Amino acid sequence: MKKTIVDVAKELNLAPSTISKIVNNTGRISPETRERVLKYVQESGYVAMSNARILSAKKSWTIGVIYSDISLIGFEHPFFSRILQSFKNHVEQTGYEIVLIVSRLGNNELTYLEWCRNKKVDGVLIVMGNINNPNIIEVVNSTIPCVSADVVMPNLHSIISNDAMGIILGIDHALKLKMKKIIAVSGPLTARSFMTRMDTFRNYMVHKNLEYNENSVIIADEFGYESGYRVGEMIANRVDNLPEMILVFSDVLAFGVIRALEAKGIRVPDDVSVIGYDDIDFAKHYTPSLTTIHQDTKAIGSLAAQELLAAIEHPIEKRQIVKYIPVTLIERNSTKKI
Amino acid sequence: MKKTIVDVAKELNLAPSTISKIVNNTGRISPETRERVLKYVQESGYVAMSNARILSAKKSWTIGVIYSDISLIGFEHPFFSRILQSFKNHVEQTGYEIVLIVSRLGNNELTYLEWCRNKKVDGVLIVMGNINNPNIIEVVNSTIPCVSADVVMPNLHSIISNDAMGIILGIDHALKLKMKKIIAVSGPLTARSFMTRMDTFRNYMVHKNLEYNENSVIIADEFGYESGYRVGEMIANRVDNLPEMILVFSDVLAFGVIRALEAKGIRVPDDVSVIGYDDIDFAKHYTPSLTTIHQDTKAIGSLAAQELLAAIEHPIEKRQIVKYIPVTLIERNSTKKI
DNA sequence: TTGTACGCGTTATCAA
DNA sequence: TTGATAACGCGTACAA
Repeated sequence: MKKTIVDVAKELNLAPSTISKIVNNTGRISPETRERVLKYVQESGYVAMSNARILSAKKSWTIGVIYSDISLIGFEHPFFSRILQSFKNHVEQTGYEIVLIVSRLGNNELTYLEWCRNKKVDGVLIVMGNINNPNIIEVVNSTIPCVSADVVMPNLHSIISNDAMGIILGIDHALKLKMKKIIAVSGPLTARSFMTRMDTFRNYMVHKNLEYNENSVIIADEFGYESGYRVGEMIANRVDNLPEMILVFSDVLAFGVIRALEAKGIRVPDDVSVIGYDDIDFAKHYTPSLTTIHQDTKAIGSLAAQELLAAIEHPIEKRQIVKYIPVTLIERNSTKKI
Repeated sequence: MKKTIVDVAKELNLAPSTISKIVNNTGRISPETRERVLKYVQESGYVAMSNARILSAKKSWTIGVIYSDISLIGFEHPFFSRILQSFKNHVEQTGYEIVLIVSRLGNNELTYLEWCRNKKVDGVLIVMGNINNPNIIEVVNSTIPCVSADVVMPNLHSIISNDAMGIILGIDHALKLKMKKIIAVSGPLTARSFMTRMDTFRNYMVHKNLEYNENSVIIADEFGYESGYRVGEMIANRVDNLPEMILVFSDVLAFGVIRALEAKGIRVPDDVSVIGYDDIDFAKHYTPSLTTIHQDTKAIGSLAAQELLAAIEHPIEKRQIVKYIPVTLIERNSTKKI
């Protein structure tokens, strides 16, 4: 049978409160009893029952994670699941535990904030959230410390991948290869990251005095391979005006683009070079292996963890803070060699 | 400020226990008060604080998930994360919530079972567990209802993909294509599924009077693409005795095998056909797109959920039960057409 | 049908 | 330095 704090107290001829103080390192206790208790606790393997603990104290040692609005997809997302994993590893080091925030509790529909208060979560990590979701906005503007990865909105402290840097690396790489006819392929602009990449692309192209017009960017209508394929066909049809370099804002789209080009007899990288974005596992196994922008999911997750933990310890006034994590260009075989 | 059950009781001039009975549908209550209370609860959005609830009752409406021994990998696994997602969707319908079981609580190291008891989880789902992990064995043999996906061990109720069926489908497909020289490529035999596929392959080959000898199976030393590539090179070297069909027990290995064959000038599917296993996202985008055995992760997850929920409601004596989920063969372009 | 009283296991406050 | 006592919020016998 499980020992309670009362059992432990009895067996040591002490009061429960004394045990509690020692276990939680609070209050003044004589070194002797402290040691005696600690030793006993160690041996008997006593651990406070967390529900009782949470009920009585304020803290739950728990961090809520808003992972996805569309709960039907989720864990398998190559980018976000990595961030989450890294975040998890980091916070667990410090004794916290993560729980997935959902919008129901038993048979009740709750807002995210209600759920958080009900569970007394100490902080919230937001990944893959729609910034217009009132549920999320409510949490962000509450008193609960929040940090996000990849989501930027008012009053929110965010850790994001440096999207501008990725695009600049891409264009610079093209320039290094003496290419000047560069176009971009973006996913749907509902995602902030695609917006940023678009903007940077335009600005940097202009900045570098490269040709930029309405044909310089193509926006895919979806995120998947097939959508990329359709874009690739469009590009292939510009027979008299093929680009030398295509910057595609996601690897999966890039895969589609490449296949479509090849289907039309345009060789990659001989006729045109392609750079992807994300460096998903498969990028290195594609044919041709994909030159791409690698995002440092591990750093994003662990910095998010650090910052959230800090905010929990020392609550600060909420305001928008954005920290950028550098990306790197991984050169493979979808781009010409120098 | 958050309302408690006492607040609600006061405002309705009733006793807290009355409210509790109504909310939890227990005890006899007059229709009038029931309705009155329900209405008020609805409007005020009262929801019992879960920690207090769990502390007081036995149930936590929570299902623990043992997801991985190596916590450093995890969410992104294409096969298991899908099962988990499906499981999660299913149990959430019925008011349960999933939590990831870890082996620490605050600053204490706990066994899985201790953790479960501490949190009062109502049941446990095991995915990706090492069957020799004493931690897991302890949970399985405890009084807590358990169900596993893809893990088989004594006293455990398991839902698994029908591995034998996958192999039989593969061999039958080869036969349909009039191929008789069939070999198999397996991943490391540390995984039960690979073992089963191996055994089935041998038995069914013999059963069909097909040639089976020490060259009929090659076991890759790892799970990844590179490992598959090495196996592919080995196969390619058997110039005078190439197989007509290669059954590879994982898509990722198959990708490697195919590339290695091609590198040696052996064309797929013209010279040799390849069937993969798993039907991961990328299988359809590979070149050539991969004929493969599709595992029904959704069915596995949701059946696991059903069975676990049932076991929680009506605890049954623990014994080994294994239920199989059918697989299907998806025909693509890595195999000859008929 | 409703209400009273106690227990769940812990922490915090205050007194000794 | 230690202990008694009262919350924390809820469920549940049992009494009314």
